[in-house]
Amino acid sequence: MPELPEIETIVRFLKSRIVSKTIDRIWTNTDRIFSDHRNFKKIALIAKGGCVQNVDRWGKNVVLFLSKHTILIHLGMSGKLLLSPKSNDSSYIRFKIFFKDGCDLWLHDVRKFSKIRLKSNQSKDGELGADALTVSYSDFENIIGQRRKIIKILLLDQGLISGIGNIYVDEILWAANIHPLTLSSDLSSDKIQDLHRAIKSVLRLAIKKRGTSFKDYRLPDGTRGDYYSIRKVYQRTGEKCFKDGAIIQRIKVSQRSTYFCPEHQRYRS
DNA sequence: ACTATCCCCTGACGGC
DNA sequence: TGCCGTCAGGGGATAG
Repeated sequence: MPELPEIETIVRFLKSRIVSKTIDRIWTNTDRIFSDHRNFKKIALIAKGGCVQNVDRWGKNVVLFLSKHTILIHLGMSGKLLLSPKSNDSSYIRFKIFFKDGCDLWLHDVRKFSKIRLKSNQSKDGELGADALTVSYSDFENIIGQRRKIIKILLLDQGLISGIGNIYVDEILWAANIHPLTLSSDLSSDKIQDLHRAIKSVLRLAIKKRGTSFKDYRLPDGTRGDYYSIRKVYQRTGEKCFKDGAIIQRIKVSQRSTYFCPEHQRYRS
């Protein structure tokens, strides 16, 4: 589900509301969402009485900083975080944090692909690549230029660039006029520059719209993001390209649906 | 270090 | 109405 713009939106929402709150206890009915599934008791012990120092985003993870530990929440495909929901419908609720002041944070996830991890603040987190929103041009050029890899797959690889998922990668390649199957090594430095700019502009616009709610994703207060109605290619098969009127096509790239314009995103241009 | 494939899980939707 | 295939903002494991 949620990619960088959705997680960024959630984090901004939560930051102003749960920082400095103290955790009373946590609850789960789905052990498997803990990456080490015997981990729940350990997390419960550490979280109890902990104060939320900050909320941040690492790639597609929502990160809660306690004084000595960090809780990473990855929402998978269908996860959403709800802050003190009015509804008493508990179906699909997998995890809850109860704060001492009576407020609570629920993880709702139909498909159970969410993952929660705990790490100590000392240990390094070496798995995520450069953040897509802040990566500098020279770092980006190094990541792209040194590899010979299909560009869409490269952009989706969280270990190289973190935050981009299947919606925004197609939006970005459309904006940069690049065919999704282009090899990264075939991109000229002008093209790499276009791509770098497209990443920033697409993600910033999507954040401004508070993300894409075509299905599961919602803000923690249940409201929707508005990017879907202004998307350029994602799920627009058979419709006209906004740049040149050509018909948007759908192909599969590494098992993921991929939308592009055959006119201005020609292969091997 | 690559890819391709399957898997995790549940619900929605279209075709027959 | 029911059954079957396909699809969905993710990523990890495994085999070649």
